Amino acid sequence: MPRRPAEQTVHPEAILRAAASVFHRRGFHSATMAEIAAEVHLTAGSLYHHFPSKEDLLVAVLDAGLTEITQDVRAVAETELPPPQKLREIVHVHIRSELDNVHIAGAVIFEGRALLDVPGVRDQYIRQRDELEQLYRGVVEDGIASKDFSAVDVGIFIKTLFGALNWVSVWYRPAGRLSRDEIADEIAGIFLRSLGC
Amino acid sequence: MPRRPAEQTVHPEAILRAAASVFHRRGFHSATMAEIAAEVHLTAGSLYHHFPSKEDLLVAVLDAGLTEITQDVRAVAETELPPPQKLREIVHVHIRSELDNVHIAGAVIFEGRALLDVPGVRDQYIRQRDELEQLYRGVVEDGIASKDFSAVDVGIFIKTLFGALNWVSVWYRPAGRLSRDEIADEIAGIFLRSLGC
DNA sequence: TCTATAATCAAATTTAGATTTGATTATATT
DNA sequence: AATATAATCAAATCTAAATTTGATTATAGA
Repeated sequence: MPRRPAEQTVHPEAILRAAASVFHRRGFHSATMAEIAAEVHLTAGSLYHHFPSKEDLLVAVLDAGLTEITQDVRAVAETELPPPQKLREIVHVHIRSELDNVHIAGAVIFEGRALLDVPGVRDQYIRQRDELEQLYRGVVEDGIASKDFSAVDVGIFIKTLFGALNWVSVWYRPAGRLSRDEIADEIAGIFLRSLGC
Repeated sequence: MPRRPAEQTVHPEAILRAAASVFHRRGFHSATMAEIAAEVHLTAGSLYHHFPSKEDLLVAVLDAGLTEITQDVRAVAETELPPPQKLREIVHVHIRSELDNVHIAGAVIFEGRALLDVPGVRDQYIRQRDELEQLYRGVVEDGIASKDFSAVDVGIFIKTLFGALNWVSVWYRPAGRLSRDEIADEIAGIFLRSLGC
């Protein structure tokens, strides 16, 4: 009979972004439901109408962040670009995605650990994390196989690159000297040169 | 008249290490004084005999970690090695210091942010952080000036290197495929090649 | 041996904050 | 217009910890 979601006064997406922002700024454990609620002009209790718990909020943030960036990276990874251009372009979309949603990305990178003892969540998180890593690994291995890249220890190379990319979310300032794309280009250059390009 | 520190049953250093371990494993805010105390066979209340608060414990950990690594890096930075060898050696001592005290390093990297809103602490932390960054900056700039290194954007290069080095504390496992020094060598190689060496 | 103080503990105190509960208000469908 | 349900709120509950308090125990130095 008669009813229906009341034209979503507050979209879950907005709550998720607010949560990410507070998680990133304060850390998961010191973030309060009241702070998150305030960002979307709600009270703490009202959040429970949309998410069953604070933990579920973080799970949603992690999932959104990892899904988004993996999608973007995959789109490039699946093109036919030669390895050097492909790697450069992947770094670009990675950094763009990271900085477009810097709170979400920051939460994924720094607060994901907070749930590493919740079995179900942990596994899902690690699976998504690995999926992204595999995309990078594929590009680097292809490039080495095709002699576009000089041989390196792929495991260490990937982790080094991830560390560098993740760290951008820590130091990036919108008002900084360089644009996102200039930053991406510089970082891509560092790693491509180290691969002999 | 008669008294004296009762032959330090539990050394403050041991408490500091225990705190770092718990901070690293669980995060500052979800770490409990009881957990930290348990690691040194004390009760939560007893910790207050040695440190005035949980926050002070973190401050002590941050200070110890940053001081230690800065000292180690400075020792190499002040040698007369040519830039390429110097940078390689710095990466080695950095990673050695980081992995010798991985809990302390992890706390510095991931939990320092927890105190970023305590003014006095924040400034001290940032000052030490900058000091370390300056050591790196000096080496890279010297190398570029002497033409040992090709020209790069030094700011981005340093941040990229720091991100990579910090990230080692996340993925390193003592039982892993490579030793600390092999890892350091591989990472140093990546960045040196990107500088044209 | 004696005594002051350090080191410790168990238990009490406090507080912050997640979650629940029981209304109240707004609106989509009939 | 009528009504079921969504969305919200204010206030109550509950709980986990940080910190405090008031002993108790051990020991260095006299």
